[in-house]
Amino acid sequence: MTVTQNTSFFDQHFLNHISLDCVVFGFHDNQLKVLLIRRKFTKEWALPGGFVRGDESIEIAATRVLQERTGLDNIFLKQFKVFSEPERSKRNPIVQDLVESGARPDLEWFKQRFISVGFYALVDFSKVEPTPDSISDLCDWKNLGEVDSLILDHNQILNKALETLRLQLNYQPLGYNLLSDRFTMPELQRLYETILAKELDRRNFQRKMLSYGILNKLKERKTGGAHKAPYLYEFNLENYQKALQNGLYGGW
Amino acid sequence: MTVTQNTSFFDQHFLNHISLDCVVFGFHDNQLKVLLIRRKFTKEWALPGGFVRGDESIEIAATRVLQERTGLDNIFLKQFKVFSEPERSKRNPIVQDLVESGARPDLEWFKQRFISVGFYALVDFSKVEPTPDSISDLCDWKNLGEVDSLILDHNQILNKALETLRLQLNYQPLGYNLLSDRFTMPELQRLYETILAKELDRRNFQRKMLSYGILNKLKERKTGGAHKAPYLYEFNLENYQKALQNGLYGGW
DNA sequence: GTATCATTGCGTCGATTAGACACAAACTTA
DNA sequence: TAAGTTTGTGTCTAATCGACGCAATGATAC
Repeated sequence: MTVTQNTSFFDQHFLNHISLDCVVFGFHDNQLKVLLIRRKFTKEWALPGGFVRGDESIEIAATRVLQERTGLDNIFLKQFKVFSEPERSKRNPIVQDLVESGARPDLEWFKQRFISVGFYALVDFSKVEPTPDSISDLCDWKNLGEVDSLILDHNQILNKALETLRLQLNYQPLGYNLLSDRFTMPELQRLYETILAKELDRRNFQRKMLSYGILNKLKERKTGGAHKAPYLYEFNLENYQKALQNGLYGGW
Repeated sequence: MTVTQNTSFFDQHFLNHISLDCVVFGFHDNQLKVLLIRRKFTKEWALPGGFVRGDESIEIAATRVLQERTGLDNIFLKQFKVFSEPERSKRNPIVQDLVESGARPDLEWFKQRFISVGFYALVDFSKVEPTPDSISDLCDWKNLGEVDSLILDHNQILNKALETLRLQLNYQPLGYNLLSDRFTMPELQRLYETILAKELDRRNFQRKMLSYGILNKLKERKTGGAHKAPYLYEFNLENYQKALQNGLYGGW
């Protein structure tokens, strides 16, 4: 089969009409954060994203993009929705950016209609080195509550990602990708509370969490805090993976 | 914005590289069924699918395709995954079909790499009028267990759709789109049992189902059967929609 | 050195829910 | 009219959920 190749963009060959956008979640200081980039000239904020090369699946393309933006391999990634409204890429600030920058190598290519596949990613905040792409001058974390207007339909994409994440929480385990290897029960609880934007009972949370059988309790405690030292835990990866696959609630 | 238009196919203008495939589920004779089409010349079976026009979102395109295949409007539709392996459309039987048919209006166009958005649809079996598309000679229901080799990665798409449907069952109501307006509790139970491929306790099923508050019990019974006449139910659409949105289990 | 105080570990209690099963009523067929 | 299924409804016990109590811990203030 002949793959139809396209106008090139920075010496890469990308598929026409198809893009991807990533909502990268991190957790730090009891805050849920999103990784954003800022356009060089328009100074507008956007979700990190990219295009698909001829030899890539869309997952591979997303992995590549996130590697470039975060420095990380092996990121937890999940497709959650395709955004395809014909109007969505009108008045594209990327085009505007390229015009104003003078560097407009393949301007025409950016003018086409794009259908974007939305991914969300969960990463260990402390391991990420935010790195802007070639048409951005900044890449940084923003608290979820402090994100304001993004380009195109990126606010909508972000909201849908969050909604999906909250749903996911109800039938899949979560935390391995967002916390460091060893963590305390209160830390895990803060994560859940932050995502759900709601307080949970400390004791019931622990009981429920332990009942899943995805945690290993360590003998060590986390010292240095101002109060009673909590035990450290780690995820039991074998059971964690099983729970990811089979879900946490039987349901039927 | 200028939408990049493409080689035309049957006087339509479709977006390059993007296709959609629909897994249409129906329920009849206590069997879960899938709507399939058969290629004119190669006689291979496939999922109904299509392409996206310049003025369509991908959901609108899927709705159009399903209207053509089933005669129905207002179909329950859900995106579940994008299939984008670079190898997936190699040795494309559609191209082969067009070659053998002699009618090869835009053969080149079909040779490109396609990224396909998978949808699943739930329909009332009795209301569907299966209608083949222009490169197929047959459109018909198949029992889920009796589907054998489909073109490309369509088996994989079908399996993923079924998996998603089963997951959905655990936190969303189901049945309104697959059953007729009035139905009996045993009928609803058979539907669940068929999807889950597992038997459920009659009495516990009824208790759980009623507890959701999405059913109206009618005074009428379904007569004509060989045994005690069961009551008829209908869905309480208001509560059904609410349950679809909020989910059935709190979780957290 | 000792009291203070927020936080953690572990446990209890009642109410609700889930799973297994019993029994009578209904309706067709033999 | 009896037999054989299927349906409607109810019961029992065990497990689970949500709300809360209390003692232990460990840095900080005095």
